[in-house]
Amino acid sequence: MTLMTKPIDFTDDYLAYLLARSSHLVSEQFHRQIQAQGWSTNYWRILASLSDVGALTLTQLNQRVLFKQPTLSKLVVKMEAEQLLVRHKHDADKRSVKISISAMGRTLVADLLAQAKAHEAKVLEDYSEEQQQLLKSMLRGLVVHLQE
Amino acid sequence: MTLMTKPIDFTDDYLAYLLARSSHLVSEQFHRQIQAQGWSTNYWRILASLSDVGALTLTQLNQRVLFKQPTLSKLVVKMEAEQLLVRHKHDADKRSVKISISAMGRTLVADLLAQAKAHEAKVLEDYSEEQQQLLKSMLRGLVVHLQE
DNA sequence: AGTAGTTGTATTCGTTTTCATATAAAAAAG
DNA sequence: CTTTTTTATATGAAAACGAATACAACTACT
Repeated sequence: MTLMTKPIDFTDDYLAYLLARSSHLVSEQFHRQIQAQGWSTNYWRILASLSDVGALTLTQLNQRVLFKQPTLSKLVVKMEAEQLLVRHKHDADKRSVKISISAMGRTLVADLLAQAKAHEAKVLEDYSEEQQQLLKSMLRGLVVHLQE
Repeated sequence: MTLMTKPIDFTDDYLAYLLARSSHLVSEQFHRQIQAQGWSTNYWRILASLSDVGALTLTQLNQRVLFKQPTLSKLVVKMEAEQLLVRHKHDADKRSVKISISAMGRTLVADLLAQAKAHEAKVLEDYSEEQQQLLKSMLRGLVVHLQE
């Protein structure tokens, strides 16, 4: 199992495409797995993002889930009705809405997180621990770099 | 400029998220740039994919652009009407449609390709040549690995 | 304070996307 | 050869999306 390969044509040497393609390939199977259980991938992204933290404003959450603002705005209202999360007024700024995961949401996401980890382990099973860490580390570096 | 970073929470150590996030960040500016010129990112992806090769069937093209089949099917009809590409019957298999870029499409994509390269250079300007190659090489390896 | 500009979220409405399915052709099975 | 199954693309109805905008609250000036 080698990490090294050579480019062939434009797309093979174009970072944006390599990222889009690998992202797509990594996520696609897992998304099908989630959908087979009746959950949308948007729900998964939102809940996973909320599971890490206390409470986020809509804008903050949106920076994590990478949707368009109107999309998230609607989803979050829907998910509150389904008791997967809670929307509360932000005391300091009356415009903004703070969002936090609910108990029910936490139960669901715990299950999905376990599945996600299992899926990732399978995806990376042929990579050594060092290779896995190098890959992830480089991507984290890229993200940090691009956010300034 | 270092490539190495440490994970903090789940998403920071989850490959699918790191890929989605970095992909999003890398593409977002460039997509805005394209849209400012009146072109959709879908057109860009399709034309860039076709520019590399002679002719592809719809299915083959779809594997590159990562859309859903009905989406590409409709886009391609529209783009043929706009003379950006040509759809021809595949002789060997009468079900399939071969798609190739037109002269007008080639003119447009040449311009966009140049912009894409310039944008990528800017994104990676703080990385050494070795780091750039390592990053791309690892992503190519991942893509190959995931496609079996 | 009063005004102008900015920011955070919601909503509307036209467009795009997609699920499900249809159709037609090729391949496999019988 | 039929018949069945699989594969390639198209299409239509329904859902999702997103650009533009509205609105309300905050910030910065004067």
